[in-house]
Amino acid sequence: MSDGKIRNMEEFSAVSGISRPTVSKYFHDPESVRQSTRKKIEAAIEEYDYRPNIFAMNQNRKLTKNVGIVVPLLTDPYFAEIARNLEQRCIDAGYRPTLFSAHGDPAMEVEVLDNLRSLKPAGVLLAPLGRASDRRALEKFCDDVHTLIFDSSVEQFGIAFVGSDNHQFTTHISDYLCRTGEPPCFFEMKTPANPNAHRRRQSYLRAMEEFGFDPQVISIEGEGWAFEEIGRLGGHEAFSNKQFSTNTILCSNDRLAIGLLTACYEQGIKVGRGSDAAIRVAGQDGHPHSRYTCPPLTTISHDYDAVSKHAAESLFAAIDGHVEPWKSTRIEGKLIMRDSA
Amino acid sequence: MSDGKIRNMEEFSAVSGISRPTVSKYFHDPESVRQSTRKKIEAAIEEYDYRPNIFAMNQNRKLTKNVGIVVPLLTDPYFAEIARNLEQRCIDAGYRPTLFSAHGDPAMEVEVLDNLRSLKPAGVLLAPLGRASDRRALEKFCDDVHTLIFDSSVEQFGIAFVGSDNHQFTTHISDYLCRTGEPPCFFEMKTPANPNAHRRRQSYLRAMEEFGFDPQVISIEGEGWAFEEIGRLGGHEAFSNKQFSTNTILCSNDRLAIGLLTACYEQGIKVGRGSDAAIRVAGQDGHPHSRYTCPPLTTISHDYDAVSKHAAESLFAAIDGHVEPWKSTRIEGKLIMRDSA
DNA sequence: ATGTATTCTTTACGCGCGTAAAAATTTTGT
DNA sequence: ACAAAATTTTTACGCGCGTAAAGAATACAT
Repeated sequence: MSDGKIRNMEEFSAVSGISRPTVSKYFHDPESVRQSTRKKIEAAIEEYDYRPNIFAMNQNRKLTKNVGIVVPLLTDPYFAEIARNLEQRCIDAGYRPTLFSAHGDPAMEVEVLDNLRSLKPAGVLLAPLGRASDRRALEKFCDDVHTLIFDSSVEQFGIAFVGSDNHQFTTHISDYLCRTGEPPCFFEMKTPANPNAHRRRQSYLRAMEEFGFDPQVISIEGEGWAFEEIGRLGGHEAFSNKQFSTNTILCSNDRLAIGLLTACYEQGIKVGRGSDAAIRVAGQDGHPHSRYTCPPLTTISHDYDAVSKHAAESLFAAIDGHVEPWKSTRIEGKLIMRDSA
Repeated sequence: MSDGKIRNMEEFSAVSGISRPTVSKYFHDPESVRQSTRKKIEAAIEEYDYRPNIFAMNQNRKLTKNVGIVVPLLTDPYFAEIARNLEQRCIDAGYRPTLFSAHGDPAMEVEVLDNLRSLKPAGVLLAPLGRASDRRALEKFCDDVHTLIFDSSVEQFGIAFVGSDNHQFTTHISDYLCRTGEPPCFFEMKTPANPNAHRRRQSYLRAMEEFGFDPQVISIEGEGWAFEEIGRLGGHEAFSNKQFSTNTILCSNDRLAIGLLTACYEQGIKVGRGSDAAIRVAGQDGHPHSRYTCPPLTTISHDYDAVSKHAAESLFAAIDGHVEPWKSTRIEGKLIMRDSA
């Protein structure tokens, strides 16, 4: 200790006047030591700016404070935003979150899970790719690590599922559209990357039956996660083939809707709620950019706050040992009425 | 070793028939052992699926394989995309990248740097917040850790700076706009979050002087990183005040342009290159969503590939001990001509 | 076959923590 | 003041690695 630099907990223990095991106990949980002890330690932290070696800590703890957050695609602002919410909740709860993206690639998802496993996480908040996910790897991971699945459900993996209520989403916005104009056609991808799409289609069919209208589904070609481009190309084709039987189009998700709006623009089709508009377009998701389309997109938005709150709290409860049977929680969305429909 | 599960390197060493220090050497750098030895180790890895304890490894290595990637805002797809590029390059080079976002918050940026430091990173690829960054914390960090600054430059911190050539961006697109129609006004934020904006303004002024036109800068109010909303509100105000002296508007960045396009839509102002359009709008950045605006935005795009390649390679060279004087590299962008201008 | 260079093994210690259990000290309640 | 409860200290060992240095084994060149 020749230059005042604290190199390890032993040295820190000496300058703080508190025994090393107690210092260790403090860094694990400050509330586990009495206040007078805590004050001494915190004064020494202030003076010496000591921080335990995180590798040694993580190696030797039965349970680390590490939490993984895995999303299928970070360039989708929906996932970036919900990840940001989850991250903040983890930090607030005393965890150390690490963010991973599968970049739309199943092999990458497996690799992310392997890397995560080596971090001995207390838990993981995982939005899987969905249909493309390696089921076996995912199941094994969920068996080994406290894992909360969010966004799209894959069987009954993990401790619980938290996501948006796709049925309510689609029913609610279909209802809105039927009440305000012609009943909507449903615009979707034929082979969607994300299984939420199937639920939304089913819900659309059910809703239309309930409201007494004939459903029409337009399923477009396209693979992967580039939804805007798929929506644009599919929109062009659907318009050329005159596939839409009504003037109202409900899209499976906002990004597909954004692509469709581009196709409308390119074909000179006026979109909006007014009497001068040729068609109305609606989306689902409340994508952060849907406010800035032309026209601003009517959509139904995830409750980012409620989803992230519920997901994080469920995971933390499980980490704390509160064992519950597997449960699926679906949170209703909120209609955002704008100018496109 | 009662159930075939390998618990540590010692056990793995026994089953592979290779000494523990040699196994350790292999995991550090597979090329550092001879081929026959490597084959034996890899066969045992295949059979036992062993992976060294990452905490013990990182604790004891003089230089870890950890690389941090820090961006100011992950919900901006520009940063999400360039981060994805950088991440892949790190993985390909044998590093272990960890992604961090400052979420537009200077205090968070400092916290990210502190967390990063505790990971003993081999190096860090850092896109700072810019003007809002805690200069002292940043400088100290760069002194302690091999840090490559990208996107926006902050003094001569770190080993080098790699970013886009804002001068070329703005000059090039100004030139294009002047050749194809009326000379552009420059639409910017009065107090931009990101210092690239200042360079772009200066370049615009210089370009206009060079081309022999009177420059006009419209600086709008707004703080933070919600560029679309700032652009939309500022657009409304500028149109109401008739601030644009020409029919052409060059925006400081794509997201501001997206907001301005929304204001145009809301005010019924037709945008485009055609003779029926009232104004032309152009952006800068090649934002992934700029293809899906109405009309698709003419912009100048970062060379994501070249920037990430150069940044990563510079950092890896520095990690490998190739000491060079501080250097700034600016990579030219490519004009993307679409329908907005 | 011999000598040299390269690689691996053996031996030993280090890293900075977590934590168990027994003993000691401090705090709290009567 | 005393007893009980709570907290801290002391003592000791463990975790799974990295790596240095000396000696042994292997590969390559002549």
